[in-house]
Amino acid sequence: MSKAEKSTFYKDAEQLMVAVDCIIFGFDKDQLKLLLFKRKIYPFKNKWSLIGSFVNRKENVDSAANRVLAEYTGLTNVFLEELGCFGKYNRDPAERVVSIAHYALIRLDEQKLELAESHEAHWFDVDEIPKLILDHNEMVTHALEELRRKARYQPIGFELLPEKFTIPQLKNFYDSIYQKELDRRNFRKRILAMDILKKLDEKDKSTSRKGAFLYQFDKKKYKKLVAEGFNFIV
Amino acid sequence: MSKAEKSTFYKDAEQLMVAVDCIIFGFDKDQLKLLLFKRKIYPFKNKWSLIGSFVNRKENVDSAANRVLAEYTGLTNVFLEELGCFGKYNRDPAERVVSIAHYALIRLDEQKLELAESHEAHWFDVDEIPKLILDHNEMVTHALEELRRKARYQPIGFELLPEKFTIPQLKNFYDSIYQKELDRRNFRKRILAMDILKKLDEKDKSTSRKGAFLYQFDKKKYKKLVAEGFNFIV
DNA sequence: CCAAAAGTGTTATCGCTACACCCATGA
DNA sequence: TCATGGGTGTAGCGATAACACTTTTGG
Repeated sequence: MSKAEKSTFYKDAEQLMVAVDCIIFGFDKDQLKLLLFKRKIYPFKNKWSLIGSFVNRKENVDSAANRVLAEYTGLTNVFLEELGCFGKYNRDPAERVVSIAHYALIRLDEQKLELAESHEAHWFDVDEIPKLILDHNEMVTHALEELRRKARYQPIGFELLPEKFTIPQLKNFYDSIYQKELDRRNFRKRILAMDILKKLDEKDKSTSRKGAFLYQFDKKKYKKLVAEGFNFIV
Repeated sequence: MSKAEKSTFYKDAEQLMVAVDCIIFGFDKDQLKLLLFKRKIYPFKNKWSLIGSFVNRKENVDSAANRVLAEYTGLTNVFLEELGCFGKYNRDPAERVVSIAHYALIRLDEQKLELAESHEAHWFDVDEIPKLILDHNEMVTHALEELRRKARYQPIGFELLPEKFTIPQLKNFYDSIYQKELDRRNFRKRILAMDILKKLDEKDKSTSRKGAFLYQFDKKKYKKLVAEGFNFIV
């Protein structure tokens, strides 16, 4: 189909701009964090903002989200999912922009800090998010709710922790997500009962004299369980 | 901010078309159904399709979804939620169109049939969906998964059944959603234990000689329970 | 030797599942 | 009177929550 032909379809439809915005979560020392940066374009230049970009004509929406994520963190192949569409006609005073919000989970230790810094980015504790531009605070609120929901049914904790992690570390993550302290013993029992962790011979002694054994997430076993109809629930 | 000023922002961003498509569910006699119609515009004119529309510049995305729903069913104030963005750059061969899929739950008895018919619409059993245009079959698959997921945590059955319904009717809905037969006695116990149904003095005798008592969903009680942190689980 | 976190087992309770019988009624 | 779907109660089992003591080791 030639270009000339194409343009005859849908000719009464109005065109508008489509953007992606990314809520980027990280986890460090019992604390869930969010990556924000100072906007580089007008309006709202230099205000705190989520990272985002316009979607190009020849680019998938999810590709655009992956593109900005790579641009700001240097990471590819990270956990990145759609959060939802923010489509109020007047959400951006400058232009009509429909934004497809996405959220990402990344490992802080793998992130390229110099990239983030070159974009004037900063990691904020989730309970200390500043006022953001447009409807970005609303996006963050949605993303947090979705993260909590998701954490019940998928082992997303593993996306945020380092490759090797201890069970107390994992518990810290869930404690911070659910904003309450789970029972140590029951938590360990449940997690181990799922049989998706590989125990290593190493210990992490950074938080106690005794040290805690390191574990790795066993993706193969997890996928097998999911295929068999298994529900990860903490 | 004047129009002239506005156009100077984001001037390097490419514009594209944004559409909404609606997966409309109904329920009738133990059977989940879907409203489809014959597309009226080229390309794919006269092929089976979801209902949809382009989003206008001065219109919220969700307003557009509500607009088409009203246009095709005559209904307003129905359950309508976003399903997700379908944003592959080549999903429509005619033009670059990003579609925000929505799903709706409507009561078949309230629907204006003549409106649907004037649009050459037809109700299909969900297990007899024909081949649809573009990625619409994929949208339907997602919508069904979302419906099943949602049915666990929100009392959406009530959106699809008539105002007054019997418990066996409600059970039929869940049976058809989950594609297996729940236990009659346990189902009734669980539903009643939630204390969100008002028992009426009337009976529906259309399916048995004895007749089954009619109930109504008590939205106030339900909202109160949700506010107190209650999880509807069937 | 002691402080501080890691690791381990048992018991009681609750919720869910499975299951069988009676009821109301129109034909 | 009987066939058909509607309505009810209970016992057993499994999963979960609550809970206390031992282990390790650096300082």
